[in-house]
Amino acid sequence: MATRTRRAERREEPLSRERIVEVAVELLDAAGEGGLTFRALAERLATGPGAIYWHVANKSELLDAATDALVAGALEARDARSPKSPRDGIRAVALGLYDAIEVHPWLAVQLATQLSRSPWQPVTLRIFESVGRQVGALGVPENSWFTATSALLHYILGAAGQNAANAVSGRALGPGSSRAQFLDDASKTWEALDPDDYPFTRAVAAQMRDHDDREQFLAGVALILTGMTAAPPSSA
Amino acid sequence: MATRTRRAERREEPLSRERIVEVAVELLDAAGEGGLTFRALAERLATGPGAIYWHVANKSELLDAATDALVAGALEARDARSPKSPRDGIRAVALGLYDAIEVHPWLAVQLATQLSRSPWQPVTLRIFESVGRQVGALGVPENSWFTATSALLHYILGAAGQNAANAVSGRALGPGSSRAQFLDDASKTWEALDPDDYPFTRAVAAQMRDHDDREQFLAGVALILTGMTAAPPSSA
DNA sequence: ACCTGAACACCGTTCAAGT
DNA sequence: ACCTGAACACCGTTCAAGT
Repeated sequence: MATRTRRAERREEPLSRERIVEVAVELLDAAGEGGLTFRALAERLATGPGAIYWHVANKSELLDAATDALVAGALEARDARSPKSPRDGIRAVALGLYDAIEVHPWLAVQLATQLSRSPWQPVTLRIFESVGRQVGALGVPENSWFTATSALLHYILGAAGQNAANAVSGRALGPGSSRAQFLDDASKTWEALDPDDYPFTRAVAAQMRDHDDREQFLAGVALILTGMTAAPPSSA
Repeated sequence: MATRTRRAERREEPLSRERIVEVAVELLDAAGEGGLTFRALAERLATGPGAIYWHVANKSELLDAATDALVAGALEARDARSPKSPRDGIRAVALGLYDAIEVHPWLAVQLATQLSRSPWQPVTLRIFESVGRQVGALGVPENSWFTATSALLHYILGAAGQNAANAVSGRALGPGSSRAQFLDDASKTWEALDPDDYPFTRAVAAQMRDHDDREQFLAGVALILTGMTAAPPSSA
């Protein structure tokens, strides 16, 4: 409520698409997809709901724009540091997405939605390109570039989504050792499962208790890299 | 509008949770998540919206129940055929989920939502167990069971989601050769991308045009199996 | 115990009207 | 060209009332 700033520096920005996306991300971060509302958006932007439709076609497009902005940001931040090796490059891209999803958990579902709505939207393509360049530099035979890059892409998105959720669950339980507590509880739940129905899950309950999300995530990446660079087995 | 059947055989089933889930799946198949509405559900079940809440806590639980039912079905169908080898077993589970997502595309997003909401829901656990048993039988060192199974799980869900979407996109364009046409169009789009921004994507445009979704999906599974069974490289 | 259906609060989207 | 805000159609959910 400043009485009047010199030139209304940023109080009365004229409502741009960028500004709308920016506030949309804030709402999504605060309360997930349910938190993004044209009315809430309008209130924060000191305008009416209808005004937003001048800059954005509908909610779906707004969600896409928010996703695109964050993914582009995550990838650029990683591309900037020219990696020492292709392996490092892949790790960097993977961790960039991992971190982005950890900060903005709604991204995981949003990416899955875009992927399944129609594959190869701009966002997916951006990630595909970013991962693929490193795959190409890795010495993988050219005729398996597409397969290898796709496999990596799917793993990264899926695993980042779950591990990020893991991290959030742990955090939600409070500060300090709650993360360990969370894993311990989950592990005990696994050990209490029916031995006939869940023998395997019971067997790895301890591994799951002791795992670190980030390490686990990178171990998966390493596993796929191994598969890509090893000679494929006899029959596929 | 039959005037009166002998004993109201199945006309007037007393509205059970199973029946509700069954109709929910029909609605989801017909029009995606937007198609599932308590009012539409009530109409199809010849009752009021409130009645449904006697059997189901809310929409989210209903969605979970529908997902659980279909995943359980897909996994049981595969478990029944005792596989010749662990590799075959993994392929069978993977394809079972692939097919389920192809028939019910909304499953992909729903699984991602469950995964990211909190990991290790019943559905995830079921898949994890199913995949993990075969991983255990594969001769993978026990201390990497958790990592290996997680990697496979994430790949399967992510890739099945995208490839199934691919299949649906192709189908939506009409019968016959439209699938090839769809891939051809997409491939041309890739070739027309900016050479500076998308060198890799342009380079694999032809591979993407010629790929078969199902083969591609299985090639990814094979790649991860290779990575699991090969000795890991020096530094991970 | 189970069902009915009106009512509540809230949503995305539209659009005539303003500047 | 861009914004306003009431209005429309629709949604999930609740709940007093019925059987």
